Amino acid sequence: MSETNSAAEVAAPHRYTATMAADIEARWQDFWDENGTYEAPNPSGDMAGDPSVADRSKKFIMDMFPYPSGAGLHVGHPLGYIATDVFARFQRMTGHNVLHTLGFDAFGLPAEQYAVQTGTHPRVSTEANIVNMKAQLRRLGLGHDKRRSFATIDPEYYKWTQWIFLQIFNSWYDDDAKSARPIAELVAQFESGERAVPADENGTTRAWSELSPADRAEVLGQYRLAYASDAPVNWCPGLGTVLANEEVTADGRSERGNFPVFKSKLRQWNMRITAYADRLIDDLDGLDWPEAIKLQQRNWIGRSEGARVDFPVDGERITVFTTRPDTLFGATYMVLAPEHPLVEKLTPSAWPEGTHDVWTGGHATPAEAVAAYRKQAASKSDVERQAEAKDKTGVFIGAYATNPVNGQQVPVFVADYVLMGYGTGAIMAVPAGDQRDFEFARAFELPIHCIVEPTDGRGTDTSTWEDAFASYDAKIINSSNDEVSLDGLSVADAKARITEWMAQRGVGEGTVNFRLRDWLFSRQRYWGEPFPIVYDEDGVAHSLPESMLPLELPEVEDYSPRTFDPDDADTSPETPLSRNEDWVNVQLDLGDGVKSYRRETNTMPNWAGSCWYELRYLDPHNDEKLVDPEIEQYWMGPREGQPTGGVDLYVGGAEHAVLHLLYARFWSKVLFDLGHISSAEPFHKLFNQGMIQAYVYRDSRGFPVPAAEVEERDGKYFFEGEPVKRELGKMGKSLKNAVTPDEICAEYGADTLRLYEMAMGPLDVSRPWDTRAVVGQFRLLQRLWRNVVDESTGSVSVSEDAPDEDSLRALHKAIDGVRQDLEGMRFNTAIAKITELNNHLTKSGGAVSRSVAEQLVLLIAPLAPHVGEELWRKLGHDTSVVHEDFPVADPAYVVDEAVTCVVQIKGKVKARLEVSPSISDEELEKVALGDERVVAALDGAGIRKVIVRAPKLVNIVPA
RNA sequence: GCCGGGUUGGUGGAAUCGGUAUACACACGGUCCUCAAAAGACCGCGCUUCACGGCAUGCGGGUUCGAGUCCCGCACCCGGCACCA
Repeated sequence: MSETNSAAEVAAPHRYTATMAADIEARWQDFWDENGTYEAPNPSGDMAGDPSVADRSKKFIMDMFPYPSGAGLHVGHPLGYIATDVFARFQRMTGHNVLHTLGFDAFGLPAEQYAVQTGTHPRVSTEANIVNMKAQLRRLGLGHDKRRSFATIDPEYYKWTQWIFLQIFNSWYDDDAKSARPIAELVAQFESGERAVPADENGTTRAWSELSPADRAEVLGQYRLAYASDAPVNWCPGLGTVLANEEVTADGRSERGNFPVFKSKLRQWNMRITAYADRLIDDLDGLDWPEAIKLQQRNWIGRSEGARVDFPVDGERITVFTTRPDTLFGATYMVLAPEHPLVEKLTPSAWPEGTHDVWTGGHATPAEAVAAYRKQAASKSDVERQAEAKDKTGVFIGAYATNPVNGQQVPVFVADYVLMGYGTGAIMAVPAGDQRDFEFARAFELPIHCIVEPTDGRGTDTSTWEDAFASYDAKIINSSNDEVSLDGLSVADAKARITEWMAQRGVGEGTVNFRLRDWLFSRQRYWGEPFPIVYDEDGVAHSLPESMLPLELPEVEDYSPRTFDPDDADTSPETPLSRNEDWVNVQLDLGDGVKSYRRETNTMPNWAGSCWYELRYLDPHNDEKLVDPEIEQYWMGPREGQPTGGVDLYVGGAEHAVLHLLYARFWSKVLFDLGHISSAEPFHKLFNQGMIQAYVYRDSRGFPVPAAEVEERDGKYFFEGEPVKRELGKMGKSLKNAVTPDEICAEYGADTLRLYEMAMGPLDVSRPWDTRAVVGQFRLLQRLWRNVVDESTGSVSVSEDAPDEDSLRALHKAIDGVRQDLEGMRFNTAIAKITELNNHLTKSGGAVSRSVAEQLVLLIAPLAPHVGEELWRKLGHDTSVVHEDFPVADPAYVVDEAVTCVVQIKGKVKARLEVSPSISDEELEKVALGDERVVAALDGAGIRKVIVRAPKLVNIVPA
């Protein structure tokens, strides 16, 4: 304990000090735990409670749950937790049954890498970290229902993660019903012939009954919502695992670790999230989310409307996707992605007569040219491909396709500016209307046909153009054949007409294309949920029955991942679980006798556990069901104002915009379709809190120096006498600027920390931490304490007399404002209003009236719960303040007795008048025009106009 | 390049509907208490001017009786996407 406090204690033994705060806080935290103060009753089951509370309207208030990292918390981490806690407390005091708790997302790369670094088993280190983090969080006085907390690594929890995986594995998406359905219903359709069995690789079709079990599994794999497939995936040798697209940065590196990522063809598990692309976009409309996040999801899913068009070539056909079918008449060549499967089939043995030299790349035959180009393209990493994006490269494959709208022969190229992963991996090139096609056409001396009339005066002679004319706001020209003409039409009308024509002729159709890819769901890690999948001797995947769940992670000698030289693409992943032959090879009876099986040795990605955890908070001990339907309906069900249902408030960082938030929405929709839950959306309202930033001080070499030891002199900064540079950055150990909640709690107490974090500014904006400024909120609590408690005796000092008129007005204005601010999550201004009221009471001198003091304590209780409880108790109440009613303002006292009216001349304030709030416009105008300062300022000038907004404003416009 | 968000005192920020710009807090300066210091209490605090006043919400225009707020243009900062057909 610091000297300052001990000295102060002598002067005023009952002053609110850090020592006293520590004592009060520890006492109330124990009280809350012992009395289950924050336990929210369910309507039924093992957590059923007081029915009068369970009948209240519910509020489910949630944080994005943390990774229990070994580094512990700094003051930035609990910002959101404090905000949801304040909001939850306010909702509890306004008549709601509030579910508020916190679990731990403990599987995944960070936990495992920490475990690898420290040499201990991930479970041991993770559980120790959870214990540590729980202690740090408990110190903050968060009102969590602790019965509902869990970690994703608990076998009782991941049993249900595995169960959901099997639900997804054992279902398919029915495009007609726009819903997931059990896979057995698809099998029934194949058996009855209601649905045709798709043709195999060789194009032959057989009846379901003629297929072998392996063939059937292959067919079903094309439909299952979770499926294994051989496809190019993101392979990261540096991490030793494959990654989802969402985990790879724009420059082709891993989001974690920043290692290069390569495309490699591997058999991996995927989730068919693309089946839900439409619903994932459409349902955003009903959500109360920041528009920026909705936009990011829409962009990530990337819905584009356009058309598929077939270009015949040598008995085959190239199908392209285009968003601009209106420009088909301007298609002068085609491009296939280097990996496109038709490239080999279409490449002839020799160059056609008269092939342009620049098209051949100097090769003797098309096959040679194509092979060389493909090899060169494949060796490029994504990073190189990005860097060279400006230079258009490619090679002619020696074949011509027919443009279906005008019969023209157009050359077919391969070029890496067309990506196999988007659309059909093939494009029609319209150089007049697309900048990329324009650059390629110029490089390869291809014709450029003007099919949109330029509106910028450049004219229709494309040989003079410097770039493509890509406007949507122009008329189509030079676009007609014997049956259809687009000339003179707008882009939109031309699209509609040509799409209709193509559909009639059977050469193309309108379609919607998505940027979203299926979600790569397997990782080569130890520290994740094992897949509840085994393979029989034919390699057919079987799901384990529910009775065999959870499939627990085996204890292994070596759980560390096999990593490789980060730049070595010629490596392939090795799963830690595959090293354990005893576990991998099993004898099981899956319904047709005991047989030998091999277990799947991949594990699920760290996102799996966070895809459904909101549901487990509802019914955390249910061993029979994912969640009891009645309980789920109560907390998550759709209702007025929230037709899709979901969590009432979800607070977390914006970095999860397209990862966790997209995956969790997808799982919710599958579980909803299959009838397990009543809400198709997990999170109705989302709020992104800003970051707490911190100053980083760097020495002359650029290394961070300990921020706490930097001295400021005349706006310059020095460390050990040497000048250092200050910049604003993140808070963290490596930047030597971390401030822990523990040290702030020790110095001032948790209530001060809570108030400071909430008072710093609006919750959604980032702002710098300033330890020096924390004392301001400590002083607020000290003054509040002094307004209620005698510092020398410790007894309550409030007066039993009725409050004076002034204090009543100050109180009710504060109540009115604080209520609205807390409802709107404007915690900073709520604190300002409480401070104002408290300052008013301090300044008016004499004892504060009991009724005012009590309401003030109730106002601050959600923000500073320990002081709230302690003062409430001192004021003679024997109940917890947590469930008291939040004060309600009396409108009679919210209005001032007299208000200040400003008198402006041409918008400039010239005089202020004290007037009655009920003054009429006419009366006010008269008073204003008679005021001597106004008369003086007008200086005899006539009056042209007077605007009166009683009672606040008069504006005079002189002639 | 495209999309989204931002720029208010020395500092964090307030002004929710176009109507008193700078609430609340930090820092700073002063006074009281004290042998002294700390803590605490009280006062001051956008810039400029002796003062009357004038000027200030990134910059330049506009609409309006009146603009931090609405419109047009520009600069800078932060975030997202990016050869997506």
